[in-house]
Amino acid sequence: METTNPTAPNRAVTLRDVARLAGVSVATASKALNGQPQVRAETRARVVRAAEQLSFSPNTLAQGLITQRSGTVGLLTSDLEGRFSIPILMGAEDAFGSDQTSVFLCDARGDAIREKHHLRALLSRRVDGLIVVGARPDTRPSLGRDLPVPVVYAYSPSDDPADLSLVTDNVGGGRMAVDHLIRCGRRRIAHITGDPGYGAAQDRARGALGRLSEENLELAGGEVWFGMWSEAWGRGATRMLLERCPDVDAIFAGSDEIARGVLDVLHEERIDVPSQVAVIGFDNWTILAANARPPLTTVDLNLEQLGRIAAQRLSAAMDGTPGSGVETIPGRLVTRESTAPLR
Amino acid sequence: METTNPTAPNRAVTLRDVARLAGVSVATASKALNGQPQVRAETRARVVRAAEQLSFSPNTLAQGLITQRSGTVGLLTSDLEGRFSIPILMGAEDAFGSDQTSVFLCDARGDAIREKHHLRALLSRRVDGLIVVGARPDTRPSLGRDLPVPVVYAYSPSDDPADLSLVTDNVGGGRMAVDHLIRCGRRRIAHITGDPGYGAAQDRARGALGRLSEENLELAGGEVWFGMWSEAWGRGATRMLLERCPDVDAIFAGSDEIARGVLDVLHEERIDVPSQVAVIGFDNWTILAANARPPLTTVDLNLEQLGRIAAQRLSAAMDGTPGSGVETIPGRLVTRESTAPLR
DNA sequence: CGGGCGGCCGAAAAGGTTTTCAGAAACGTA
DNA sequence: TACGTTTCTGAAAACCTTTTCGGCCGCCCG
Repeated sequence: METTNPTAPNRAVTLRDVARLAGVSVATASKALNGQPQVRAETRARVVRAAEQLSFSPNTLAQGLITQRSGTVGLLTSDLEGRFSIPILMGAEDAFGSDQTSVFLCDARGDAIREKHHLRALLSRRVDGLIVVGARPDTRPSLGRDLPVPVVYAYSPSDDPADLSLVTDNVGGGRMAVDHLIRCGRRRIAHITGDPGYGAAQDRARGALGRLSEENLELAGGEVWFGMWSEAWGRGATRMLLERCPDVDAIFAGSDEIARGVLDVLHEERIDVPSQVAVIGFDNWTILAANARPPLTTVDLNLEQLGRIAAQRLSAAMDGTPGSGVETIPGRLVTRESTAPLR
Repeated sequence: METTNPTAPNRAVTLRDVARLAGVSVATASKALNGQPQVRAETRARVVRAAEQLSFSPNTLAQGLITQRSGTVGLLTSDLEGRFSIPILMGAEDAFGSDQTSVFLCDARGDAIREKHHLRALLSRRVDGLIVVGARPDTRPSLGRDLPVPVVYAYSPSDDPADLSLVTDNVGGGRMAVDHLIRCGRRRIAHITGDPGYGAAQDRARGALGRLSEENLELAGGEVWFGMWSEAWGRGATRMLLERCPDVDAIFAGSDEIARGVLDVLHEERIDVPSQVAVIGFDNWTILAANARPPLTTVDLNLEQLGRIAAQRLSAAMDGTPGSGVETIPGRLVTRESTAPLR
């Protein structure tokens, strides 16, 4: 059975075809379809009907050529594998998806040459704006000031303060984690985290220490346990910690992976979570956090929201209201069962 | 300090500017830059130099308008969150990224209406082709036969056999897993897997049973343990399994999540992996598999390669060689430490 | 020396749309 | 009736590039 699909313009049908069918000129057809006022209602209706009948959809390339606006933006990510770029990308795609702009996805694989290549291609396609999503929350080189379109940096801030960058709040996240543990009545709080070469590790630790000192508390175990972003390190560090400081009553892990290792060892040692020791993670990597035993309280950096805001800021810049500097997006606490008030 | 608004500078430099600087006509400039033969070497050099000097990049919209090829493809995914669409998307982006086509990313969030909306937008942008990436390996409705551009379905096959679909090999993967266990000398093999409502669960089980019957082996535990795609189910099922069938020497888990639960209980029960019981997972979800204790042998469905092949097939179709039917992409075994020969 | 030919270049059309501006039609006013 | 005004429509330019085709020039051959 032949059904003509109304959403499928079969052969490129142009405005000229619509105009001919409606018995008007292309100029009038254009105005009718775009809601311009200088066209009689009756005429407009005729044009609209013709357009529907032919299932006309305007050639965006031609529109872009004349309006000098392609209605597209480029999403330049340096690391699609990285789990951090994906939610940001989702948020951005989501924020644009609703209105009439489409998104070009480019993955530079962390390679500066490839990035230049993609940048060139995107400019050649006359994108109206760019979002640059980094793989690590550390500073990255700016694309430069003389680009013909506005740029927003997400996750990795640009090294040029004249650019607009959006970053996660690692300091605030660390503070938030410790604050939660304190509110649960914990006083002997340890911090096990990842590679000290990551700014994120340093920032989270800084936030944690800041909140502790407000309460005149010291870190249980005497210091921050830097190491690696892995379960194995979480296990090893926990064993050492328990030896040095057996009366610890809360552990703030610098990532959910590390937290999984922590939980694992506590389980082995028959130390109950959360009644004896509370554990809090970081990142809210659902697959790890929600499936942990017990499910893991953790800090969510709101990456998706970061992506959405990046899209909004870019839209504003494209409309002539550019921003600059570094904007920090707050995180939020996700409470599960690995933390609870004492007693 | 006041800096000039970064959105203000570079007015788009056109071919006309290049031509003027080189002292030729736009026609000649075009031919010179595109390697057309009817232009003297000296003239060509002059044009190229001018283009570089102005850092000219051709307006792709105008090119697309005249060549009737936009040099873009649409990537229509139904579920960006899902971990399966991401690698496919990466592979596709990668395969295109090298040459001169750019990729529009659209996430329909599993909503048919949004999908129609995006489809319309993409066609309006005159994409040269479409890749539709599903969220589940089950059949999905075709976009229809009367689209003006070729389409390739990835992961979720289309319900129209005239379309070209690429899918993962779940049957082969199940067979591969069991084959590996048999080669390790295991004879009492159990299978714990996820939701029986998923075709993937059924297919993997079918492959496993097929390989077992070739060896005249029965499934340890007597049946396939269907349940949920979670660690908790992996734990629960393993406990029941050990009770009913204490002499099991290998467990094939239907996903890495489930495998993590399996490992967890075996560890609790002081049953050594792999010397006493071998464990194999499925999906090669690195964060789970590589960090397990011991690191998990698992089946990788080669999703990234699936994406790459989808891109290749689409390119072929755009060049006039369309395909149809369902093409199955084989998986591969990733050997880690949770399996080993007996003795 | 004239005609033919090959090499090189430019004018112009085409692609599909938006926008400006002039003109036509209808209507009201003097 | 003549004229101004309002309302609507269409011709044409513009956006930027590619491609076709005709023209110019110098050269070779007869």
